Amino acid sequence: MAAKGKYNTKQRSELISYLESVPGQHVTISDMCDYFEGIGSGIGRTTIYRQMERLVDEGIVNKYIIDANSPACFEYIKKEEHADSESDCFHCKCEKCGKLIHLHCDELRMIKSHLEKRHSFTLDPLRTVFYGVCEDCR
Amino acid sequence: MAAKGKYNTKQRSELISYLESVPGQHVTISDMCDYFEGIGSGIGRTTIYRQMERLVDEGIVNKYIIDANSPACFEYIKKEEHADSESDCFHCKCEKCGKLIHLHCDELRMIKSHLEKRHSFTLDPLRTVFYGVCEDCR
DNA sequence: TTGCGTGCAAAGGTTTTGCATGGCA
DNA sequence: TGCCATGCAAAACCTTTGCACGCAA
Repeated sequence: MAAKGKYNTKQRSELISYLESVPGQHVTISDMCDYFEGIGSGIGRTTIYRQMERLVDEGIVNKYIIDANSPACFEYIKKEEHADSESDCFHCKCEKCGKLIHLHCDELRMIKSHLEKRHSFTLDPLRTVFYGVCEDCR
Repeated sequence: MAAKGKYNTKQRSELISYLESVPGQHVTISDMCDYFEGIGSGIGRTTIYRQMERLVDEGIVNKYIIDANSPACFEYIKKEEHADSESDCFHCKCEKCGKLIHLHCDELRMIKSHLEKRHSFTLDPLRTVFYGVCEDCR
């Protein structure tokens, strides 16, 4: 498929397995490093960065940029969801506690098509974050 | 007003003046450093960072994060827009040309009440920016 | 065997912090 | 005068790059 990724290394397999095991969750590069270190099977940080770049290109994971100074988050995309693609995950960030909430919601998905049709604006859910105050903090 | 910002220093005034003079444009910290260095009135980088943080808190400027590895962009918010703010105005930012689009739309306003009712999340429309690609750029 | 993948070390760039000095009120 | 703001230097942070070695095909 991808021109870059020709080999299927042990590290790549382990990374994909791990991501598949935490569906719908956001993980950072450091999370992955810690995990693999924890189970004794250390994978180099550089390798994780490079594999993540490949996996994003291949559409296997999504990359989310929440804030300039927080590390990027990655999320495995289930195979069934490849169809609707793009990503139907929306993010809410609490301004008080910093908590990140990810929503999978049909009604929110309609925002995208509304912006598309009425305002000729193609929304990028990977970059868009709703800021506000979460349940616990108000 | 704000608890932090009590003093009105020369640097703060100059920063606000500069931002007012480039409405609708997005400028980085380095842009500002270069500008003030260019006109002989150097302002410390640290000061700019700290004043920008204050101005964002005060709702006088918006902060945009286009990409994790590019510097953050700031944009002055016109005073007329302060008035409606809160509930009426939504912002769309084009990732390609950087254009900022202001929308006044009932349907988008429903997002706020939806998030409130269904997800117990109080949206802050002033801080929230929809990222995507505008009409002209696709 | 070929050449991509790996991982260490180091660099790159943005942003934050410590601390002494300077300036607003 | 009392604090806050400033700014230099240095640190912290995430991410990328160089390069030699190792491994998949």
